[in-house]
Amino acid sequence: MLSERQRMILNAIVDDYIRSAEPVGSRSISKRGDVTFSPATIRNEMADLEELGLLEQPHTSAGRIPSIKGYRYYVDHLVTLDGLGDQDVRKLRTFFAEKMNHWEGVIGHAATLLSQLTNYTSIVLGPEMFSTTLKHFQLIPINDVSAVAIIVANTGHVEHRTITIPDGISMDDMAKIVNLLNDKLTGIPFHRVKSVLHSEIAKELTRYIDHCEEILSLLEQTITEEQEPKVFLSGASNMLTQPEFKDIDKAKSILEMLEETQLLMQLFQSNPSGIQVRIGTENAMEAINQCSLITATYSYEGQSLGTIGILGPTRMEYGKVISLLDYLSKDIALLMSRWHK
Amino acid sequence: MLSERQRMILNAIVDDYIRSAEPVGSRSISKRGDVTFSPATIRNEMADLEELGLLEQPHTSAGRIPSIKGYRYYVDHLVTLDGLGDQDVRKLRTFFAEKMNHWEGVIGHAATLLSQLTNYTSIVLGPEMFSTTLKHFQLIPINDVSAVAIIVANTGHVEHRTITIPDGISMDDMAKIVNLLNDKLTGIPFHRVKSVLHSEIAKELTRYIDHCEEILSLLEQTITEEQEPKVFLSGASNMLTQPEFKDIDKAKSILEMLEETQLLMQLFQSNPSGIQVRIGTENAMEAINQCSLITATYSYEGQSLGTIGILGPTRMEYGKVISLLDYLSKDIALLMSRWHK
DNA sequence: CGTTAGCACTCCTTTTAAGCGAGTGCTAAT
DNA sequence: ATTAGCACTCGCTTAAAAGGAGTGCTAACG
Repeated sequence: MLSERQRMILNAIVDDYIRSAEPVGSRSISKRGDVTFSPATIRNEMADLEELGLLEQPHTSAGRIPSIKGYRYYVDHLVTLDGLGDQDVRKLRTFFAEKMNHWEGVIGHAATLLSQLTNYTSIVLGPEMFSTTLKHFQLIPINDVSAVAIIVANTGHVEHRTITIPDGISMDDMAKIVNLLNDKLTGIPFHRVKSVLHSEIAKELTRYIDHCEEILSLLEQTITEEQEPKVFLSGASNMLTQPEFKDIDKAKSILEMLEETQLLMQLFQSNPSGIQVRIGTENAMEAINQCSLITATYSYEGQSLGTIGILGPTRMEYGKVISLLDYLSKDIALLMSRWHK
Repeated sequence: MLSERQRMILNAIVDDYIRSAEPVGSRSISKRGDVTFSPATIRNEMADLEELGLLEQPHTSAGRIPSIKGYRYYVDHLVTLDGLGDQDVRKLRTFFAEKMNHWEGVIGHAATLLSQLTNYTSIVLGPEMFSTTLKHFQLIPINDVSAVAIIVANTGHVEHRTITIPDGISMDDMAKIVNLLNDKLTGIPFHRVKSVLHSEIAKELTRYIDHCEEILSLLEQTITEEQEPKVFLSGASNMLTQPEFKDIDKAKSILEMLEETQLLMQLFQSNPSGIQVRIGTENAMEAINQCSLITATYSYEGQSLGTIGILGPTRMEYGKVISLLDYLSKDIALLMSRWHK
C-alpha cells in the first residue's frame, strides 16, 4: 500500500518521464509545483519506491525511471483520462462526417486517424465474420473455366475469390448450385456454414450433379477460408520518432514485426471486450518488450467484432491513448450499427 | 566517350562500392584482378573520371564513389544481367505453384517475394481497370436502406461498396435498374462507362422511375470512383539495413513517404512499358533523392496493366534487380493470361 | 520525528587532443 | 605511357580531461 505522498511522487515521475524520456531527478519534481516537498524528502521516498520495484535507476547517480511494475501501478491507479484536446475532438467529429461506403474505409480511416492523433503506431483489426450471417452467395462466370464467387454478409461485408470450374459442370448446374446455396445458407452464421454445407447441401447436391465432391470442397474452401480478419497498420514510421528507438537495430526488429500480419494477429489474440493495456514484457512478443500495446474492442449488437490498438514505447501517454481508443471504438460501433440497423 | 580502360575502372568502382558501401581506393581496384594496372595509373584515370562527373570524392584523400551520372553510365552501358542465383530461381518457380485465387493474392505475394529476394523495399501497383471491361453489375440489398453494389470486371477483378438507397426507390425499381445496367454496360470498357451512363441509361431510366438523378449519380460514383489501383508494399524495414540510412532522420522521411499511398502512386505515374531505372535525383520526390527506383510493367494482351518496382539505395545491385523484375513481370503477365484466356 | 540543508561521491556525457592510416596528387624514373 | 616513391590531407579512433546532474548520507532544524 502506497502513501498518498508516494503516489503523488510516482505520478509525477511517470508524467515527467513520459514527456521528457529522461530519468527524473528529485530536484525537478520538487520544482513542478504539485509536490511541495524538498528534494531530500523526495529522494527518500524515491529510494523506498525503488525498493518496492516501482522505479529503477539506469545507473547510480542518475534520476529514476518507472519500471514495468511502476507503469502498471500508474495505469491501474493514477492515470487521468482527460486526455482529449480540442483538435482531437474536432478530428474525431469529422470521422462521422466523411462518407464511408465499405467497412475497409472505416477501419482504414480509423487507423490513420489514430496514428495521426497520437504520433504512435496504430493497428486495427477488421471485423471478424464469426458472428455474422451469410446474406447472399453468387457465382459470376468470367469465362469457360473460371468464375468469381462472391459472398455477402449481413453486415455488408463482401468477400470474393476466383475459382476454377471443374470439368463436367455446366452453367445450368452452377445456377442450380447457387440457388440451392442461397436457399439453404442465407441467414446462417458463418461458423455454422461448414457443417450445414456437409450435412444438408451434400445430400441435395448428389441428386442433381456428378463430381459434386470436388465442387463441394471448393465451395467449402471459398466460404470458410476467408473469415480471417484483415489488419490495417498506420504510422509505423512514428516509431522512429521515439528516442528509445534511435538505435536502428531496435527500430528494425519492431518494424519487421509490424510487417508480419500473422504476428500482429497473434498479438491481438486474447482480446476481452473493453480496453486492455499491455506494458513492456507483459506482451508475449520479444520484439516489443520495450513497447506498450493498448487495445479496445468495438462491437456490434453486443458481440465484439474487432479490435483497434495503439503501439508505442512503454513511456506512452496512457491517459490520452486510453480515452482516445475508448471514444473511437464506441464511434465505430455506432457507425456500424447505423448502417445495418 | 570513355576508353575501354576507363570503363573497366568505372565498372570496378561501382561494383566494389555496391558491395562495400565505402569509398573505393586505387589500391583495392588494382588488387581485384580484372584491372591489371598499377594504383598510380588507376589514380590518373580516376581523376579524369571525376572531371567527367562520373565519380566523386567525399573529401580529399578519400576513395571515390560513383555519382548519379556514374551510376547512370553503369546502368546504361556496363551492368551485367546475370544476377539470378539458384535460390532465386527456385523461389520464383514456386511462385506459380502456389494457388492464387484473386489478383490481390498474386500481387501481394509478388511484393513479398521481391523484397525477400532483394533485401530492398518492393512496391507493387495492382492492375488498373482502364482497359478492362465490365462483366457484371449487381446490387444486393442488406436491409431497407442500404445495399451492396458489386462490380465484376472481365479480368475477375471485383470491387464493392455499400450504398444507401434513396427514398422512394422500391425493390422492384432496383431490380429494373440492375437489369438495365447489365444490359447496357456489360462488355463496355470502364473508361467509357461514365459517358454511356449519361447518354443511354439516363434516358431509359427517366421513363421508369422518379428521383433518377439521385440514384444515377450514386451509381456513377460507385462505378467510376473505384478505378484507382491498389498499392502493395513489402520490406520497408529493409531500408534500415542499408548503412546510408543509419541516420534515423533520413530513414524516417523515407518510411513516411512509403506510408502515403498517394505519393507512391505519383512515383509510378509515368511508367512506359518495359523496365525503367530512376537513380537518385532523377526521382522527382525529395525524400528518395538518395534512392534508386527500378520499375517494370506487367501487361495483359499487349496492354500494360500495372507496375512492380524495387526501391533501394542508389548503391543498388542493379544487375540483379533488373533481371529479377524482368523475370517476375513476365511471370505475372503469364499467370494472369492463363486465368482469363 | 518528519523534514530539510549541506556535502562528498558517482558515473555518464561532452570536449579536447593525439595518433593512426587509407588514399591522394605530384614528380621523377623506367 | 606506365609506375615507383613520397609528402600531404583529413576523417576516424582512442585516450584523457573537464563538466554536471543526481544521489546517499549526515547533521541540523522546527
